[in-house]
Amino acid sequence: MTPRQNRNRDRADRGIPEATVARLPVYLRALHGLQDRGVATVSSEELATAAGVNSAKLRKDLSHLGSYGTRGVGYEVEYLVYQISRELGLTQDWVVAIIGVGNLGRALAGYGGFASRGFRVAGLLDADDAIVGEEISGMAVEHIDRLEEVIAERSVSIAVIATPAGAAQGVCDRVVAAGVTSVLNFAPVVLSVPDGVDVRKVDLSIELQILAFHEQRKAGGPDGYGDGPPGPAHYVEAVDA
Amino acid sequence: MTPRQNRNRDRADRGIPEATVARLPVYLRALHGLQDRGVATVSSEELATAAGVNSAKLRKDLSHLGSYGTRGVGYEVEYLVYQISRELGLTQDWVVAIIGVGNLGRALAGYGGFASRGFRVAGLLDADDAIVGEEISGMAVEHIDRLEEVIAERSVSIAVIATPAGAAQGVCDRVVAAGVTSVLNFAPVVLSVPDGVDVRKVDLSIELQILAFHEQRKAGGPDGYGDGPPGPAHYVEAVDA
DNA sequence: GTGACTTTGTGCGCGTATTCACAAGGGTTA
DNA sequence: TAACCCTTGTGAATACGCGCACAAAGTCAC
Repeated sequence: MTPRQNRNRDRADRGIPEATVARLPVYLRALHGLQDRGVATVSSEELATAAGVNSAKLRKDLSHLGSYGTRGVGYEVEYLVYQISRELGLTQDWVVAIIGVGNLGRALAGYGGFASRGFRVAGLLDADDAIVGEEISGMAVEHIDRLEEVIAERSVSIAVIATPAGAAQGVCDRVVAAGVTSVLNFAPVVLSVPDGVDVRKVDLSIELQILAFHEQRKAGGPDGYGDGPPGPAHYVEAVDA
Repeated sequence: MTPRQNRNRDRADRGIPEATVARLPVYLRALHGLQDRGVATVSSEELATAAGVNSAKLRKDLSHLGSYGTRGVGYEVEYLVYQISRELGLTQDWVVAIIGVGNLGRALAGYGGFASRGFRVAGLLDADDAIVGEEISGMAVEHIDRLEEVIAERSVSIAVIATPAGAAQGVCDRVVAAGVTSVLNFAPVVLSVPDGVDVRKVDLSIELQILAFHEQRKAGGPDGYGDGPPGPAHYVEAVDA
């Protein structure tokens, strides 16, 4: 009898670095790809390449979960998939509600990546009467007035906010009051929430702006030439407008 | 004559930390909000609160751009907006093409946050003949066969990939070959590109998985009880088969 | 003009993340 | 069984990001 279970517990115990957690889903996806191709075993080098990271980083990340590799061989794909899934909590089902059924909300509702990873969309809600009742991806849109009922009745544990910016904080307050402690926010605002509630933000325009910054750098520095029109002049002049 | 221009150059020069760059768009948004409310001057404390960060961090971030504040007073909103915009490269127009006009592509095409920040969507492309020709947000969808022409003729500098996973790498190779060096990828795959090309990834399901991890932790550790079905059993037993 | 007050800009220490490089461990072959 | 090869897991060094706390620098009241 090897004391493997104890070994696992030792490490898996509290305290996986946040940076590692953020990469686990990437590894998981790469592993699923290997699984589909019938690969049974993979080395850290191969997996790292597939996931787009350094192999030492991959090994250190995995070491936080436990000692799941075999020296001289690598990692068994299926087993690793199971362990990462378990660590991320994907072995259980998560019930998701999407609030705001505009273009983005529809895209999210139809996104296949959810269902296949243990996320079940159990509610689509919107404030617009023209949309309420419409059927999207086999699910009827409900009125936002029913938000609290939907969350309670269907045990929603994750709220996805895809409303316009102006409505986001209000919706957020309501879902938090209804007991939700995990929020994925697509609205371009900084949500404020009480301690104990996790908010993650996905912001399309921010990503573009970061790209623009680097693109500009490639082209040769901010604004290319000179440093600037408006200048600090209006500190002196425009102030008395 | 204050030597302000030199001072600015000293700092703005190469080397703004990546973490800072990622926050500049957030500050910029907060500043625009203040501008809309007619606020002329803001302290680092106020702005930091609006942006959801620590005020010392905000000041340090801004100090990388130059010395744009006034001690005892704060920052002039309009001037700061201009400086951050310039640093991010938003004072010039960026031409964007969206490839893949499914639900997500449509959402992106209609996203107001682009136009208002200097990003102009100049092309919508898709491989599906049923979609080609359709008009979305005032723009006709073109066939992916015309990808290279569109990029060249309209000087596209940023490509947004919103295709299914399987098509993403192929599309990426083509846009890179056509001279694009900035890619925003929504497809759930790791794109490989040559040096000099920037890729940023937005992945909806990864964000959800990170939330699930934390949610699980709140509920009391991985899997709650025991540690697991499939287990490493076959490492011990199946080994001598 | 002077002193009190406010807010910026930053030096410094701390913790986290990344990477290198290698010893330890397991498989494999003769 | 023993020697060799391969890959993991990790110690140690380095780099990076964060936030405190304070001196410097400006404003404002009188």
